[in-house]
Amino acid sequence: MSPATAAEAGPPAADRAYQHVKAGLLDGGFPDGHLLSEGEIATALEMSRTPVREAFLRLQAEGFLRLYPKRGALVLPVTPLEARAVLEARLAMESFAIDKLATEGPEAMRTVGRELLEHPACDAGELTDAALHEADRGFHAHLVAAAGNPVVTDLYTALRDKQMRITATARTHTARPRITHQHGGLAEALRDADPELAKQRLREHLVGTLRGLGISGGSYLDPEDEG
Amino acid sequence: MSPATAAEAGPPAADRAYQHVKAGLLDGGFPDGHLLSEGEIATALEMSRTPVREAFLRLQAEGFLRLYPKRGALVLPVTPLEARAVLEARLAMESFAIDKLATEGPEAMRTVGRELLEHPACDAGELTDAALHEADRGFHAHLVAAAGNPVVTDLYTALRDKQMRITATARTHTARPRITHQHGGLAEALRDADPELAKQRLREHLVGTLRGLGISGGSYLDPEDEG
DNA sequence: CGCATACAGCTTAGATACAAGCGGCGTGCA
DNA sequence: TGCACGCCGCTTGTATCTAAGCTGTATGCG
Repeated sequence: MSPATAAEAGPPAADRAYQHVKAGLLDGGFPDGHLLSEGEIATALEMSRTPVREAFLRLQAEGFLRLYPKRGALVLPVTPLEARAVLEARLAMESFAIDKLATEGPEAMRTVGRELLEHPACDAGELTDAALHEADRGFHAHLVAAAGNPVVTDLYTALRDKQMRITATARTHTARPRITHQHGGLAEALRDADPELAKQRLREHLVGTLRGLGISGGSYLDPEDEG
Repeated sequence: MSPATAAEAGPPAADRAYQHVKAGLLDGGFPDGHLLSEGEIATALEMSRTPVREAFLRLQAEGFLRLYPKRGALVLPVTPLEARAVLEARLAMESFAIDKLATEGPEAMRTVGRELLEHPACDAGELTDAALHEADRGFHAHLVAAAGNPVVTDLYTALRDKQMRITATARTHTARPRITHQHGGLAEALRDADPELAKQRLREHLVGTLRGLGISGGSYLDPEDEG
C-alpha cells in the first residue's frame, strides 16, 4: 500500500512519463523526425510539465531525442549508419566479454557456455516473436554480465535499448531458426573453451542481425562484404 | 555576444549548474560520499533549484551521482574495482578502434599513426601536469574517433569523464616520461601497420595508468599479474 | 537506563506562474 | 505580383509555491 491521501501515487510521475515516451519511441508510436512537446505529453498523462521535462532529458542523454531550445524535442531518426555503429559497438563489448572469460580459465568459459546452452534463446521452440526478441536480449546480456565488468554491462544495456528502437523502426522479419541456431553455436564454442571460434560466431550472428535489417555489415563487421 | 535585456544570461542556467557541479566532482571539491542538495548549489550559483535539478539528473545518468528521493544527491564513491572496470572498457573500445582501422587497410593505419606521432601527448616536452592530462585525453580520443564509429566515440567520452573523476580523487603522481614514451610506441606500431603490436602496447599503457593509481591490473588487463 | 514515539527541520516531487524566444502567417507597401 | 515587416500562437526556460517523505533528536514512559 502506498496511497497516502488521495487516490493514485504509485510510481513516480517522472518514471511514468519516461516509460510512456520511451514506449512510444520503441514501438513506433512517435515516428522519426516528429517534434513533440512537453505540454503534449503532460496533457496526455494528466500531469504537469515538470516530470515530462525530466523524462525528455533522460531520453536525450540516451540518444533518443534531441532537444531544441524553445522549439521542442525531435525524435531522432535512426540511420542505417548508426545501426551499423551500434552493432559494431556490441561486437566490441561482447568480444571483450569472451576474451575476459578466456583469461579466467577454461572452466569459467565452460560454465558460461553451459548456462547459455540452456537459455531459451537457443531453443527454436514455441516462442512468440516478442518473446524471442526478449530471449535474445537476455542471452547476450548474460554473456556480457559474465565478464563481471559493471561499466561494460551498463553501456551494453544502453546499446541494446538503442537497437530496440532501430529494430522497431525498421520492421523487417527475422529468420528465427537462424538466430537460435547461431546462439547455440556460440554457446557451444564457449562450452568447448574456444574463444576465437566464439568470437567468430558472434561476429557472424551480429552481421546476420544487421542483414536482417537490410543493412550490409561493412568491411569491419563483414570482411566478405564488398562495402 | 548574447546579452539580451539585462546583464547576464549568456549560457543557460542549467548548463552553468551542470558545469559547476561536474567541476566540483572532478576536481575533488565535492568529496566521495558527500550528500549535496539542490538548494545548496542553487544558492551558491544564485539561481533557482530547477536548473540544478536538471544538472543532477544529467550527472546521475552519467554515473557520478546517485539521487535518493527526499534525501539528496550522493556523490558516488569510486572503488578501485570500478577504476579497473573503466580501464578494461577503454581497452575494449580502443582495441576495437585499432582493429577497425586495420580492416580499412594499412594505409589508414599509417595515416593515423603519423597523426598521433605528431600529437603533443608524444612529446615529453614542457607540458604542465594538467596539460599533459588534457593531451593524453586528446591522444586517445583521436585514436577512437579515427574508427569512425560515433556510438563508440560517445561512449568513450563518457568513460574518460569517469576516469577523470577517479584520477582527481586518487591524486597519485604519474610518471610523465613513461606516458609519452608509451604513446609514441603505440603511434609507431600504428604507423608500421602492426595492429597486434599496437593493441599490446595499448594494453601495457592502460595497465601502467592503473598502476599509477595504485591498482593492479587484474588477470585480464595484466596476465602477468598474480591477482 | 533503555526504548518507543512524537516533533522539528531538512530534503525533494510536482504543480503552477511568468517571461522570453522562435516561426508561421497575414497584411501593407512598392 | 513580390517582398518586408509585424503580430500571434506555440514552445521552452526558470522561478516560485505547496505537499509530502525521511532522519535525527528529544521527550516521556516503563
